[in-house]
Amino acid sequence: MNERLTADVKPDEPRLGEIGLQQFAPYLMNRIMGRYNASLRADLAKLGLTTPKMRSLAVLSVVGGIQISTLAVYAVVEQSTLSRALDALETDGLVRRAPDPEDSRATRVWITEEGRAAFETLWPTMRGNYERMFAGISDEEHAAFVATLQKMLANIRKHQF
Amino acid sequence: MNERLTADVKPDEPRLGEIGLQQFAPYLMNRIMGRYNASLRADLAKLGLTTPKMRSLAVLSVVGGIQISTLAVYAVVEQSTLSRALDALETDGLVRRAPDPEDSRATRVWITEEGRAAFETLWPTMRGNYERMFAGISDEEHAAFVATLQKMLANIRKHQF
DNA sequence: AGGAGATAATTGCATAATCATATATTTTCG
DNA sequence: CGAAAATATATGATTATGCAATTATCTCCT
Repeated sequence: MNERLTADVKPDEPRLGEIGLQQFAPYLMNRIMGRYNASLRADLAKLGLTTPKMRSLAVLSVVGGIQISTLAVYAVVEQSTLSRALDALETDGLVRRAPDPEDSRATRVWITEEGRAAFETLWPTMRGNYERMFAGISDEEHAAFVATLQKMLANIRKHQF
Repeated sequence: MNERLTADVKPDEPRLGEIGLQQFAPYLMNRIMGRYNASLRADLAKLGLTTPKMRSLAVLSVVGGIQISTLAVYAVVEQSTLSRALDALETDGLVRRAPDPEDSRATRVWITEEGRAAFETLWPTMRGNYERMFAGISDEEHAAFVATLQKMLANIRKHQF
């Protein structure tokens, strides 16, 4: 299949066909997260949530009072998408926005008690998927995996948080 | 912040706040892939491609003549989204569809030479992002990481989440 | 001090993705 | 066998998303 052009390619820059999809980490990660996220979406819909809304709640359940631009980075959501997600979350009373007293361009966001309750409802499903994902994987292996992920994030992130 | 309700939670089922976002693998994976995909999207746009189109080409560059439904799984794209992506790819001459001779419900897909060329154009960018992601990570660590990903994928396939 | 440029958030618009459904074919099994 | 269920793909309609532009404020630099 890929005998073609082989001579043109530098030996230290293998093509995808040579690596193989099953060895290519970004492919595997997209595939795993694609399924994880799709499976979550069904439960989210029941609660009237979308992926960006859920991610916002997840982040806000851990850190409160952050700026919207910071939340966009943590929650891995485009700022414009986040802006609209927060509109909806605020309408539903799950988050609260307030002007940043130290920077009048900015807005800070908090989760409300209601928002926290909504997220708690969701958490067992998230955790269940998480556990199935790591079934049969030892604590050591899991720890090593997470450590590698942290290095990778440090490598690619543009922001220092 | 999460002294609240702690007593209500079973000790073997930690809440997200207790794990911490930075330890929660799905969060890290989403964040890493979010950036990886966003960074790729800019280059894709220049070639008139979208993420689903690129993923289809990537898979088809490795395996040819598969059914559309199989491609949807490999490429991690909704079947309806894929159907339209293939329309566009076929119009641009990057893939070819033909009826499956063994099942007249099904259609099989191949990448064309032109499609392969388009993907080759993209590959250096993909590979560059990939290398940057794994900068400073040893071959052993990388191999262990991929091995864990493969286990995770197997888990997902088994449980379908 | 006071512009030039950077940053925060929102909004308009075009495109893309999703859900639900339709059509055609194949498989299953009473 | 033949009806019901399952499977493969396509399409219609709604919603979500990303990009670009907008407004407001802040920071930096000479």
